[in-house]
Amino acid sequence: MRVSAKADYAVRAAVELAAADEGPVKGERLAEAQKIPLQFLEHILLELKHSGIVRARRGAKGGYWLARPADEVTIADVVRAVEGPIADVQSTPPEAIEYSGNAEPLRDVWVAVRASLRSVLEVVTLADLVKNELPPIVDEMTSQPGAWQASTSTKEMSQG
Amino acid sequence: MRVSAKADYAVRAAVELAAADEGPVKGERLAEAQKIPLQFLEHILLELKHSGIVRARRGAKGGYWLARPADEVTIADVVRAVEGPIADVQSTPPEAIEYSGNAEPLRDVWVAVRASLRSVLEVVTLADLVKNELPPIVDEMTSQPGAWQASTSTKEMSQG
DNA sequence: GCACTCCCGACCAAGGCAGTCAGGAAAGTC
DNA sequence: GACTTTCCTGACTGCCTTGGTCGGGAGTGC
Repeated sequence: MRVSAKADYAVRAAVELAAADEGPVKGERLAEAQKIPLQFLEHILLELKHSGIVRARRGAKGGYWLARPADEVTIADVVRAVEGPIADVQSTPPEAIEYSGNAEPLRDVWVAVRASLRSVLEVVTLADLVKNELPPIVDEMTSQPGAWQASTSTKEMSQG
Repeated sequence: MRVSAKADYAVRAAVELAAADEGPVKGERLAEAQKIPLQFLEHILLELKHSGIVRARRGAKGGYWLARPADEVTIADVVRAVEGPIADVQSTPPEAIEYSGNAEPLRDVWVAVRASLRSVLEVVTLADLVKNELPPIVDEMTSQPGAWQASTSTKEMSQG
């Protein structure tokens, strides 16, 4: 349930590409702009290239650019490119798990968890980030009570 | 963004405890009921005990039971007990990250991601699972288009 | 005192995470 | 065609997590 450094870096680099108006951007510039170790970033950009999110050209005047318009690339696309499936349980997709007995309804919960993740990650595009105009769902979620608190525990309820 | 075996096991064991009517349940019975390696499960139950979710007694007639009523224990509680914070980015809580430049709005996205996870995990209780009556949000999410599909990609859109 | 059950630290193999290093291969420039 | 630039790629590393297993110790009930 954690976002890896790689995924974070990947999104940040992609946003930087989305913000670049024209022409290829060097890996070095991306690394500097977002304070990412260059050599690590190159591996990440390679993965993004392999999954068709960015393109690249070598040599002088070379660099990276988005393969698609920034408003057609979602955060989910970028995260999946470097991390694989968004929400797996025990390394298998939630709908494929077979529970028995009392745990049976649990599968629906994991599916709901994945769907809720997607409802955010598949809606926010790189263009949204560049414009700083996030979709309404983000505002809805971030304005929920406790959304900015580190840990919302139900323990206090019964203990207090 | 994956649910570990430990977290999965923990929830399943907790559900089994919630389903037990009276008296302590042996670790062995929990392990059998949910097909979990006993020795591994014991470690998990110990963690659940340390975070105040279950209680235990040793010896004959010993076993584990829930410290609180099943309708006051959420899945989030159980997952946090064994996995720590629900949604961290680079091992730090999303609201604590400082982005610069174009990536700045990204923080709100991660906060929204966490909030969306919480909106499911903090609402479903062990009692809900035992009764097989999940809160409305779960139905809403699982009935969303593509919720049961392995990967909902926006790539096909532009490629097709 | 004896069986039962939880408690808990030590250990282990495999793999992931977050990089670094070294070199090769295309693309442009002169 | 040499030379620089920049991406491309595999190999390697150190550390940590995951998913367990093993063995013994300690409290509980009869």
